[in-house]
Amino acid sequence: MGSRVCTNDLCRASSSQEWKKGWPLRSGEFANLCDKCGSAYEQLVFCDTFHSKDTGWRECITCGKHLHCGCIASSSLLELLDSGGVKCIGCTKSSGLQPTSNDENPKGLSMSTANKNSEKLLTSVDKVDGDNVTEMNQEQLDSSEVRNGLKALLPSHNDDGHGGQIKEEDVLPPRGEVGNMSSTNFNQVSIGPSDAAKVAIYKANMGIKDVYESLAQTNLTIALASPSGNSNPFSGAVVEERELGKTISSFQQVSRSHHLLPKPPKSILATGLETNASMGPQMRVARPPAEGRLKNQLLPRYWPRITDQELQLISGDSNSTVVPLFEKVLSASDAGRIGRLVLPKACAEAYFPHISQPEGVPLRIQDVKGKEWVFQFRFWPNNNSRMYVLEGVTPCIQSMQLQAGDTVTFSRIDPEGKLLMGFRKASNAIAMQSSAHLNALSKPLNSAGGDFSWHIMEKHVSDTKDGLLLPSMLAPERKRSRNIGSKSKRFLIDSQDAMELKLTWEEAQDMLRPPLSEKPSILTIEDHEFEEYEEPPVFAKRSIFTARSSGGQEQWTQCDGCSKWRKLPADILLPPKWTCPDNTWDHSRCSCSAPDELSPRELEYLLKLNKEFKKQRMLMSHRMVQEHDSATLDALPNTAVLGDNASDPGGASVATTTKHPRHRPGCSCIVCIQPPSGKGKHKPTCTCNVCMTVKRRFKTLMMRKKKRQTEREAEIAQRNHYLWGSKDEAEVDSTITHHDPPENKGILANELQLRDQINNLSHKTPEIGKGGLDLNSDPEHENICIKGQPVLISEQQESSGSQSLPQATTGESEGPVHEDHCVTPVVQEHDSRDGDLDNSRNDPS
DNA sequence: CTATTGCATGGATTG
DNA sequence: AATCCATGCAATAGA
Repeated sequence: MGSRVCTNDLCRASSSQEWKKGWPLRSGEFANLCDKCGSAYEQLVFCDTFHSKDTGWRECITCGKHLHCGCIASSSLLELLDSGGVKCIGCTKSSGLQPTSNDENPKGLSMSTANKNSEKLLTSVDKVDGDNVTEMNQEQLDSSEVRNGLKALLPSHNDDGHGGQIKEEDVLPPRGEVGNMSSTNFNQVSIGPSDAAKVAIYKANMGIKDVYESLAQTNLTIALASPSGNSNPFSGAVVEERELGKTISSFQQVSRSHHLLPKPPKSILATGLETNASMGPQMRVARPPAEGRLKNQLLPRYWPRITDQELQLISGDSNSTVVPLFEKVLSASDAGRIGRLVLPKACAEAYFPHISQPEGVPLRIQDVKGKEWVFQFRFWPNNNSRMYVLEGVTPCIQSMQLQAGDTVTFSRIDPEGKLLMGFRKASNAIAMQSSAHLNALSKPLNSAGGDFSWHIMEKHVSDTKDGLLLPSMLAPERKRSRNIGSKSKRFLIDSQDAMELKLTWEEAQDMLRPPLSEKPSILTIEDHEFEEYEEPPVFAKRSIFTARSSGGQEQWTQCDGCSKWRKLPADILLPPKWTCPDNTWDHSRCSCSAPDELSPRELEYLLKLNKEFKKQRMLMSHRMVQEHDSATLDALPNTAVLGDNASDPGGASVATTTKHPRHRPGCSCIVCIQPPSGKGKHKPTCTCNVCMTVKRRFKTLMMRKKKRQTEREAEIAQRNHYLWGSKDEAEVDSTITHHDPPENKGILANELQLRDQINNLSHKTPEIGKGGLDLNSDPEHENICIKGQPVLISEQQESSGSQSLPQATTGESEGPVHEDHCVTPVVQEHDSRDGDLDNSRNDPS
């Protein structure tokens, strides 16, 4: 044991005091006990700088005081980490500065796995002698488990002349990427090198399987040597030095520079923390590349975001190690027919062979299916610089069915050094946040894996199954970006965001209300009357509309102060912020102290129904979009080939290029340039390939459409209605209705009425609405059917004459809480804030 | 006429 | 300000 000083004011045990392991503080973490006073000190995060003394930060469990790091004079330079533990600010800073020396040291050790070519490791502990590893760490290293892990990770660790020393190689990534770290990385790496016990804690907390034990140990090993005292999840990132031995990870530099940042943006940090807390094993994370290039820093956007599982799948059971190198989101140019994939300069220079001639060299790259492609790796002189491209990628891109926005990943299989190309479809992207949330809810299955090369067991790449090779299929994925503009990155948005935005817009239509105290002027344009307001529409607070047997309608909304649900008249417009005192309609509940009108169960049911409704609505919306697409596509053959017999003249006028599969705006192919009217080069009788294809496709679409319609009818016919009771109204049943194409209305109405009658007789099936069916509901709004008296509730309380269909919440057995009450969630919701009610927005359905 | 190639341009990003 | 890189486009090659 090294010298330690008990900071217990009443103790002051000298450094000679023997310290012993105490009891677990948390799962798997042991306190150190002072022999003299018995004080227990929780080992927290060590600061970055290790000295010959055990100078890690500790916090006294009893008094909360912190032992200060030996490298600084005062514990005032202590930063409490949100994720727990403390960080020595001073050390962090010094650590951030120190590594420069290593940059110049080609012998700097890099983290590696089985890469024979690589010198071994580790992270950002100061350059120290063997003894310089803190005693605590040494102690940790002494454990066979840790040692084994270390050995496994660094087979030649002791043979490289470093005698087990841990050399520094700062691999701190930008903090901004914290949120992209996998839980594993974050948890096991970020906890810092200082704390072996924490690994156990996190392992326990994160539910890491035993199967990952060794990897966890590996991480531990990394952690032991990685910069400590830093919550940065990348601190354990592995940097594998290139074979040339001349390069130091550029990421070190990246990380260093960022490391010096006083503090990450809160949001980012929060993301990281959130990630830390909740991310599952397959969180798509940005891994600082395993290798770097001197002086050049690889932008985090190119960091490979590959999950451990994916890596494992890629490498199979082979003894090979898959080293994720980088990835790139395909631009339109990349995915276009030109067949040139622009490579990020830094990546190209770091990971691909050095080329001195613009012609470059052929490069063999194996795809995830095991197929080997040969691309021309070359560059163009550009602005006194170079622009690297991979030429001839079209076949490969096509075989992977990639398009702009998708991502190609490049990895290397060591020790063979073979390049591996993977891909990830943008369509599979899932928002990080969502994933994190999901993972927070689901049991985390952690895979180990840090930012280092993954050592994997026997199997060959080519053995992996295609499906499994789709990285994005495997795990919740980090958000991918895609270009929605032609060029400007300013318009880069996440596909998920795009979806969300779209949905939000759609939902916004329900949320927007005419401005209060505003009377519209009526404007007539082409015989259509429009209400024109001087003021922009306003957002209303979200509410859920219900109806009761009496025929009255009401809306339920939640107080922004106390979160209690209050019943309000249906016809009022709520401000975005609404609290109980605003409840002028019910004086008994105009205070937050008034009890909730809904029992938890009622509320739960209401929300559930509402959620269901939103889901259905989303589904309908998607179907409508699909049908619109179909109609649009239909329009082409309808007009161009089959003449003007198209049933939907309106929809037939927009055969846009974007609707054509695999073609993009601007595409000049014969199909895409064809005028929407169909009066282009092709006559209705034309039998060229294009026209035949279009005809065939049209047929298929029509068949699908018909099938869908049939299915929907069948599905709807099977739906049940839910009843929901109210406290103050007896024997009221309602059912959610929802919208469906008019052609279904009659049939379904009959079916449902019949069903309702049957259910009325039974009085035992609360999930089935007894009420009649509203045939006059606005498809854009939710309807409520009240027993025997369909009631429509829409935003404007109008009967638009449009069709509606009973909305079946699935036949779950949850009956009404009160049979004498009938409220049904309505389509309408105002306010897009998050919460349960919003969950369905992201529902894939 | 179309496809390919090589370079130039300029918006985006970074330091 | 420097650099990157997505894309446009002219020149060239090929069908």
